[in-house]
Amino acid sequence: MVRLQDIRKINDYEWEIPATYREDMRASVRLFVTRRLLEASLEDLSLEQAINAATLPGVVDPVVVMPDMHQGYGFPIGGVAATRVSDGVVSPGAIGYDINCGVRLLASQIPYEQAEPYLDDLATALNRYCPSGVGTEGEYRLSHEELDQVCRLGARWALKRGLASEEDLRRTEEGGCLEDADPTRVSHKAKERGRTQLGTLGAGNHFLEVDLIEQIFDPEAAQAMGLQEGNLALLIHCGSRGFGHQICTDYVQDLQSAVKKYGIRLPDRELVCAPIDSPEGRNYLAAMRAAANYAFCNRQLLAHAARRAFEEVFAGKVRNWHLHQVYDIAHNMGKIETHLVNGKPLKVCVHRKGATRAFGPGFTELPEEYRPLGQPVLVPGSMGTASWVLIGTETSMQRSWGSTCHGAGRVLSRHKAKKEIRGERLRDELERRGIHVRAGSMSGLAEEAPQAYKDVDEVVETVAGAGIARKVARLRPVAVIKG
DNA sequence: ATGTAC
Repeated sequence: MVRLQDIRKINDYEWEIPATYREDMRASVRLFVTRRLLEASLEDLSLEQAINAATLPGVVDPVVVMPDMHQGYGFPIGGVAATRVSDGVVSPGAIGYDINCGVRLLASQIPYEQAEPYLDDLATALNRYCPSGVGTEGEYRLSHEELDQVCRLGARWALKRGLASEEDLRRTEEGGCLEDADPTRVSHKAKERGRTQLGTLGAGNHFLEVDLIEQIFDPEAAQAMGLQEGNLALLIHCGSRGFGHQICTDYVQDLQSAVKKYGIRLPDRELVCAPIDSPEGRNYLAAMRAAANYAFCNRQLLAHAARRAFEEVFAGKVRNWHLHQVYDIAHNMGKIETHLVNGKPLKVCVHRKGATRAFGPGFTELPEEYRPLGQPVLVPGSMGTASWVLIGTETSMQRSWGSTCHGAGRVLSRHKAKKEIRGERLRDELERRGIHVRAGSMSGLAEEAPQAYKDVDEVVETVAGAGIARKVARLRPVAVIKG
């Protein structure tokens, strides 16, 4: 296990495990943590996993971990690793099983006071329009040909069907559609799972949350995003469902032969990978992008369903019930990006697993209205605690591969949480605090209890203190829908 | 996260 004395303090929010810590490391590990969060992270294998990632072929200094880090499959959730496109590898475990798990935020002009009497009806309607739970099927039953179109078009598939607006797409990472997605690199089994699950929420930590915009920290950015104190907003946290999960499973299996073929030495089998510039690596990236596009489309369809719920509940009761898109951003993704390394541009594959892209001001990738400010970052908290809107900075480009945190981060395993927490009690407590809850299962609710997570405010203070994101708004949940 | 085990 890594010990505290092996970790060098740079400042109150930034620490380092030098590349000399273990002889197989090719890069250092940079940690964005307070001492308290660092001590918490010594309890699991997340730092060992970050050190392992620092041995990957072509990895560029440094591997980064965020304050919400915890142990994952082969690679920490809350980790970022950039590998050179020229001679580096891509690793499915460093992107995650839920490919393009991400968050979408929609904002309204509905004042909380006006909405309050209808919130229980709203929770019921959202729960009815957005199917949730493990293995749940939705209203979109796609043929394999149609699913292939979703893989290629992402959220643009929804636009063609009148289920999205141009503004929705413009305010989505990559316009909701990654290029070079190739459904022919996706297994039949993945497609069978995916074709009935489009437009569903899933389970685990995926949720819909109705929030009160409680406090604005950056009025200029908040105004550009249409966020006004006292109004309602809707947060959607979801990914690529069984489709992305099956694709990751398939490639974790497939790429084992590539590890052998290219003679890659790995400290952990779970870091299975292939050269980016190889048939195996290209196939995985093409399939990963298909899953990413599926997830963009999925969140779009959930947003559309949520708008129907808002209309049903609020039409004729409040003046303007429209939900406008603020942004949609992934936190489990591999992206080919150009970053300045030692003053020179370098093309890298940035693996972000439980880490959110947080581009600073000036990037052409951002919609025009956000370009002078930086990219919106959406940070869902644990159930019943705050969620946050942040914005990317110059510092995040220089220090963390244009990335920041993604959420609260687990402290209790699912198993432990289920053992220690009663779902029914938690639901009653949340309801007492004025949060309307709809949950598919009480054990599932217990797994996602706030006690199972770190304090999201502390995580946000850390990234803000380190300068790798700036606070824009704090959101307080008033209704939660979970699988 | 996940048809929570092929």
